[in-house]
Amino acid sequence: MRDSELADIRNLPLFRSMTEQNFVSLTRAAYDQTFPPQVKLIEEGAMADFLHIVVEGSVELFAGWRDRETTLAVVRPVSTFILAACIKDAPYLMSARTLEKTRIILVPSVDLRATFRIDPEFAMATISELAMSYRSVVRHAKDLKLRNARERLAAYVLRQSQMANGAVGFVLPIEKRLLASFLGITPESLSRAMKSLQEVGAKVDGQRVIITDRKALEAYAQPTALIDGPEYEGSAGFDLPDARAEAEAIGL
Amino acid sequence: MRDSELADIRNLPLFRSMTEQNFVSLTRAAYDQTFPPQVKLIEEGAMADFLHIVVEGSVELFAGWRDRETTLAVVRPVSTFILAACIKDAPYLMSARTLEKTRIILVPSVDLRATFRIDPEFAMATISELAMSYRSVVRHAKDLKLRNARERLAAYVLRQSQMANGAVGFVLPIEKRLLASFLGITPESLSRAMKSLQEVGAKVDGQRVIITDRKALEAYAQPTALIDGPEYEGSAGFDLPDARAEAEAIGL
DNA sequence: TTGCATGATTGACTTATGTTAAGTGCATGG
DNA sequence: CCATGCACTTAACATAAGTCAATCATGCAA
Repeated sequence: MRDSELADIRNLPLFRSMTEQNFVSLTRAAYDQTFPPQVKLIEEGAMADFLHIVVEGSVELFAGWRDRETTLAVVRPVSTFILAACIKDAPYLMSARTLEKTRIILVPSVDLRATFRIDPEFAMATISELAMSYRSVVRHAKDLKLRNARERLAAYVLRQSQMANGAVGFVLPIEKRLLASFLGITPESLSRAMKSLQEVGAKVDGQRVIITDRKALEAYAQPTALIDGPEYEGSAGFDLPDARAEAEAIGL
Repeated sequence: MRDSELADIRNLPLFRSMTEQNFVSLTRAAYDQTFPPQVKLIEEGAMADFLHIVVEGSVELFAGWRDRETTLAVVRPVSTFILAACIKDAPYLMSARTLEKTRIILVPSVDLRATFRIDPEFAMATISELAMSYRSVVRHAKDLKLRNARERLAAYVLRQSQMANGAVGFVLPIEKRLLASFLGITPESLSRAMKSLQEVGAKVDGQRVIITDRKALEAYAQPTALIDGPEYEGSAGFDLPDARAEAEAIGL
């Protein structure tokens, strides 16, 4: 494992406060691996043998039932995922696949469980991480149950804008079919919802989103911290990655 | 606080393994209170000052947005709720109201946080509890995103039957409007969905549910552990309470 | 370059679910 | 006892979202 990666991992809220000794032994037990795009890393139902940490690339967390599939999150560097399954020593509830060439650190969950037994600071960090993840999924459930498709999309656009420091324009960080699946709708519905956003203050052109009337969009989406975040520290959060702000789009 | 209650609480997975001393000091800081039906215990957005433990009665956890409301869980004795908000010292994401006359133990979240810093066993139990809660909400999200209303209802019926030791008949443990809200639909839709279940092996008559053709119902609902549980230890799980099995209904 | 695969869009249509508005039945309290 | 309220049901209708199919755009490979 490279030093720069180690430093990045060490800096995650989950690992930041543990003793150096425990961090070293935990990461020594770990190994890293690089995967091509579209490789299934985890099959839901399998036993949770490893905590995963994305250090390069991106990973989709999804779940299936019968012939249906839904995206639950897209994870970007540097973040951990499927912590809860590792802790409970239980089957994964989600599958994971790489979206691009991706580098993953794998920490055996047995070492993980051993470590927070002996390192109180790590235990505290784990508690904090899990509480955050929990709240994140609760927000997702509220979003799904309280808003319709267009409202969810509008709120998503405002969230992305927020994360891009309030930028008026940004580029969608993921494919639209993934966004649709995350929002719980079909790509066709997303397409239509995007067009209809023009009536309430946002325009989508290809990958580019531009907020044409923030007041109107906010009046429509009624964003609230109790559904839309803010999301906290960079890990297993139940959300999609930040949009990169579009320099050109600012000031439109 | 009564001794029998203390014993019940002590027996919860969350408190079972901590030292007696810490348990005593934690519960000494706590107090209990009895509320009439339909009292709002928690307002979402408020700061999480207390961990709540239901020892008698029942509590609905719900959330609102604009003029809409949705039920996220119904909690029955003896269980804790809103642990995550207490840990993060953050605003509640859900509101809570009593459904009937209800007795609640309130543990100041500041004492809670102090305690798992000094009691590793309690920290471990908290980790386990949070991981379980997290998985529970993930299941709920999967249920919502992967199944339609009728499938969710069918799966719910099978889950309840399972919890009633595979009973063929049981009584709905909550009002239908609550069940509808939990399933993410209107009461009218639930009514129709219930009638239409007859075609796939279940009949609803008032509060009574009878599985007329389990094979058919299972073929339709396709229950899976990765969505439908089993739910684990009796706490903050994201589900509705067990149905009581109906003795008379068995064998129909 | 051409050809192909994949994602995105669009339109016509179907279906699921919500809405509105009566009703029914049951429980509760005067 | 009746009257009121509330949960639940039912029906007619409206709307949101899914489905299917065709088309377009884009990027990549031959």
